[in-house]
Amino acid sequence: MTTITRKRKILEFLSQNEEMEVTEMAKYLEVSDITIRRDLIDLESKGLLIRTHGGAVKIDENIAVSFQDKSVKNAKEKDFICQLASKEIQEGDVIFIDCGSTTFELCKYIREKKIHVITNSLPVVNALAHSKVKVNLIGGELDTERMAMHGMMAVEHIRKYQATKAFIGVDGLTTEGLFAHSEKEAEISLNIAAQAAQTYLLCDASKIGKKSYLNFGGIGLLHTLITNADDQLASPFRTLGLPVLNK
Amino acid sequence: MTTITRKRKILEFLSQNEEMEVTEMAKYLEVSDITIRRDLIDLESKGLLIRTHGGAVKIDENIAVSFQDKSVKNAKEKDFICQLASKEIQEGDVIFIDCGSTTFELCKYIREKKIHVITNSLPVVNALAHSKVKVNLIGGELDTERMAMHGMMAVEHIRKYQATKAFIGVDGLTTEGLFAHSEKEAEISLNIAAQAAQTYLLCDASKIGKKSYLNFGGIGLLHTLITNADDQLASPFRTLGLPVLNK
DNA sequence: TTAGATTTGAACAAATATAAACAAGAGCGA
DNA sequence: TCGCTCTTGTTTATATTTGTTCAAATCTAA
Repeated sequence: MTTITRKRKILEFLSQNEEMEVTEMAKYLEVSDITIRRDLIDLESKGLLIRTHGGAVKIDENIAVSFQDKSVKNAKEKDFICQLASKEIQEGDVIFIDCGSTTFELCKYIREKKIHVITNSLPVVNALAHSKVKVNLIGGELDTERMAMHGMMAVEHIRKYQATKAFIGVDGLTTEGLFAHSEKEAEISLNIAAQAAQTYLLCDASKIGKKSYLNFGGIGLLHTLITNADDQLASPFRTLGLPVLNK
Repeated sequence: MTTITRKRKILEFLSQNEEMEVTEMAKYLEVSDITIRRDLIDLESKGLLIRTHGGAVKIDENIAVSFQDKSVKNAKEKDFICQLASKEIQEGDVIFIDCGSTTFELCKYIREKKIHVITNSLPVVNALAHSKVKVNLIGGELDTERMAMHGMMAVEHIRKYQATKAFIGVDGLTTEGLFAHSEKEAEISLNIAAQAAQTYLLCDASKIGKKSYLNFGGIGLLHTLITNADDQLASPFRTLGLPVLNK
């Protein structure tokens, strides 16, 4: 059987079943586990399925959007970044957490810390609601798409707080500065940064070098960049005097 | 079965049921309790459900765990009250909705109205998030028990808004006034009432005649009482000049 | 409130899955 | 045939998942 036929069979199986297991599929197609695994790596890179530990699941539009794409895709990178970030947080800190999928992942690493979190993100509030963290929510208009608070009232509210650290996200980062795809988001991020003693940018490697439509601030805004990017990718920022945490 | 499939099944179950129990789910999915618990920890960290002692509850409509038992109690009465209340709301209104199990029920009757809702209650925000209603959330400290915003900042925030109508709840109501079991709740209710042209009290019959520890205002605060109580129970309030809607 | 039952989290151990590096074999063109 | 690439499988080390045990926390009912 050719490679392509085998991959086709895997996809065919997945179109009729929710999931498949590596070992089962290996037995069925009479090849070794590693071969199936390599097929899955390839098929996943083409966006035709989602790998899991032990197998793969089909892309299901309903769940894929809310669950897979946002939370699990790039999960490793985000996890890594958030673990680094969480080490920067000490007991007693008052921290801002911006809305966004990367910053959201930070929640799971700080649930047990005795700190104060101020955020405009409802998912963050939910994630921290029954933890040891004290939560303050920024008021204002609800942006239902991001489930976050925005607008004039929100900005005004942010300005009343003073935090030790802020954790923000972006859509793109170059040596020219920070990029967002929405003005409202940028406004919140800027104000959060202004009210914190130290501002950390959480940014995975895929966003470095990427420009989005709005450049909303220079990298002078930041105190530290936390990323999974390697030293080579990080060096331009270090050269500009921005400390980079990447290991 | 792979990990992700199992988690999907849990979410699927929760989408069709209000809640789930760890031991039941473990039996059903043929894994140990601790595995389910670990799944729940993960899903909770992603904001997809909320863990409870013994299981989990779904997140979209019933975000507030503490409402679970309350909202079932007297549900019919509350429904009746909220239907009456919803008839008082016209297109273009800007309304305050207080936190509380009774006021929460109001949400389902106003989803299709083109109005503006200002609230300090997260369950209300979630219930209205993807409806025709525009939502403003009051910022401040999170009270995790009620999933509502409280505190100085919240009060300050409320004072910046001006609404046409306010819908508040209480723990007890007598001709002597309104009773709450928490100072913080009372503070919010008072301020909401002060910023609205008209204040409606939603109060089921079981609370009439009941005193709780804090009397936080006279009935002069109110413009209308909406209740399921019969005319006999309502008459003392009518005598004092308070309009009562009960049919 | 207190006592008893249940649920939970932490630490450990075992089973399983994965990645990386290397080796073997097939196919193919010169 | 040789030399090359591509695919596949093996080995080994690492990572992940799962279940067990037990102490602590939490709930419930009197």
